Amino acid sequence: MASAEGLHAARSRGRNTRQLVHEVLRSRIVGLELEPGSAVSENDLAAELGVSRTPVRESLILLADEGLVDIYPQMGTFVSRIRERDVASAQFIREALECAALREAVGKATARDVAELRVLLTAQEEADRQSDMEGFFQLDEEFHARLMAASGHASAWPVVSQAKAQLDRARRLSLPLTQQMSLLIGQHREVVDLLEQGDLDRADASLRSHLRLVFSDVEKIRAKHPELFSDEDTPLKPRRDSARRTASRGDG
Amino acid sequence: MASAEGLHAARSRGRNTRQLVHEVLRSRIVGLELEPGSAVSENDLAAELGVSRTPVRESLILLADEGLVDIYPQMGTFVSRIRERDVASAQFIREALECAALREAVGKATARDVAELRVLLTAQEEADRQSDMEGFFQLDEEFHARLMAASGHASAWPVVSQAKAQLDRARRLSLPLTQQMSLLIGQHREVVDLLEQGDLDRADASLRSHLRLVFSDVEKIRAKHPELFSDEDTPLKPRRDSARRTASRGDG
DNA sequence: GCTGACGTACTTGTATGGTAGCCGACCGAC
DNA sequence: GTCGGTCGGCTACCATACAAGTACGTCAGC
Repeated sequence: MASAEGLHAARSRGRNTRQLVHEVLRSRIVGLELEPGSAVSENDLAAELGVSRTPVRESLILLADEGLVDIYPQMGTFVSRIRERDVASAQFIREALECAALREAVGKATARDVAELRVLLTAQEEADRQSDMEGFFQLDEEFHARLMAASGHASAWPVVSQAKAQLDRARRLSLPLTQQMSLLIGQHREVVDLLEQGDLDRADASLRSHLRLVFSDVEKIRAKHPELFSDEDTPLKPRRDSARRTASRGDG
Repeated sequence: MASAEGLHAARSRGRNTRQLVHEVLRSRIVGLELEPGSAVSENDLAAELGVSRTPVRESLILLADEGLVDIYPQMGTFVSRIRERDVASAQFIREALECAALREAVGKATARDVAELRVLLTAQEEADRQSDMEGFFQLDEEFHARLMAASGHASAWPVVSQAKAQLDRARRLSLPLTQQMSLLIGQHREVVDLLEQGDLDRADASLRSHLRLVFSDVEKIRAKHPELFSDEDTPLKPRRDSARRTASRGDG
C-alpha cells in the first residue's frame, strides 16, 4: 500500500506525523480493516508506516482514550472488541446530543442550512444507486454533522463523532443490505422536512427513531459476528497471536 | 511540594507514570493552580516531577485532546484560555446528557440510589457549614456522577466530566460567594425530591435551571477576570514568558 | 534613537536505546 | 500422561539523544 509514502507526502500540509498516523489507524479501525481483537504492535506499525515508534505510540494512546484500542502494559495493544456497554453508552450519547441539537435547530436553521442538507440527501441517493457503501458512510457522517451545525453547536460534533465510532464499526458489517440505504435516506429526508416545517416534536421523534434503527442493526450484527464482540467486564485474555514470525523462514 | 515523591509512591498501585502525570496536571489546570494562558514546558514539568519528558509529553497530548492545553509546535504548550465557544459547547453537552439521563432515571432509580444521593446532600451541607469549597466541589462532582449512574448510563459520565472541566475552571473563581453553595445544594435537593416523586418534567426542568445557573456564573466571572478568557479564534500570540532561568544564578 | 540582521536559548517533534514484565513453548521430573 | 520450572521472545514503558523550528535579546549600522 502507499500509506507509508502518502504519510510523508501529506506531512507537509501542516499536520505532524502523530496526527497522520492517528487518522490512518482510526480509519482502519472504524473501517474494520483492523478487526476487533487483533493485535496492533508499535514496532510493526512503525516499520510499516516508515516512521519511528514515538508517533505511533502517541497515536495509540489517543485511540485508547477513544476506546478504540485496549493497551495492556507489557502484553500488547489490541483493537478493542465491541462491548455491549460501550455501544449502549455511545447510543445514549449520540441520541441525547443529536436530538437536543435538532430541537434547538428547529426555528433557528436557515434556508441555506436546509438547502445544504438537501444537497447531501441527493448525493446519498446517488451513492445508493451506485451501491457505493463507502461513499454513503461519509455522506451520512457529513449529514449528521451538518444537522448539528445548523443548531449552532458544531463544536459538539467531535463528541458525537467519537461515540459514533463505536457504533460504526458494527454498522459497517450490516449495511451490505442495500435496501437499508434507501430506508435510511428516507428517514434523513423526513427529518429535514420536519425541520423545515418547524415541527419540533415530530422532528425529534423522527430523528430518534432513525438513530434507534441504526442501534438495532448493531444487535443483529452481534448474532452474526460474535467474535467481534465482548460481553466480559474483564476481557483480560486478549491472547497473544501465537503465529510466530519464524513462519517466514519456512523451516521445517 | 511532595508531588514528585507522591508520584512514585503511588506508582506501584497499578497506574503508570503517564496516568499519574495526567491526573496531576489535569487537577492543577482545573483547580486553576495553573492559570489559563500560562506556559507549561515539557522539560520543566519533567524536572519538577522527577520523570522524563516522555510521560509528561504524552499527558500533554491527552490534555490537548481534552481542550485544556494548546500545543504550538516549536513554540510551546500553554494552558488554554477559556473560550466562549468551548464554554457554550460544554454547557450544551452537559445539559443534554445530564437531563437525558435524568429523564431515564425517573421511574428507574432505586430506593438505594435515592438514599445515596441524599447522603451526598448531607455531606454537601456539612461542607457548606465549614466553608469547605474544595470538598464541596468534589461532592458536587460525585452527586452529578451518581445521578447519571442512577439512569444506568454511568459509562457516559466521562464525557460529561470532560465537558464540565471547561466550566469548572471558571466556576472555581466564582464560588467564593459562600451563599451560592446553599443555593446549589437546595437545587440538588429539589432534583432528588422530584426524581423520587417520579415527576419527570419538573425534575428535568429543575436540573436544567440548576445547570444554567452554573453557566451564568461563568459569564459573571468573565467580567472580573477577562485575562483568563479568549475571544479570539486565533489566539496565536501566547507570548513566551521572558523570565530567564538565569535568575537563579543570581549574577549581576 | 531607531531599525534590521544575527545568534543563542528555548520550544516541541522524532528517533532510538534500555528496562521490567508477561506469555507461551519447551523440557525434565514424577 | 501430567505437572512444574525455565527460558526465549515479545510487549509497552520510560529515558535519552538528535533534529527542526521559533522567539527574543543583542548588537552593528544608520
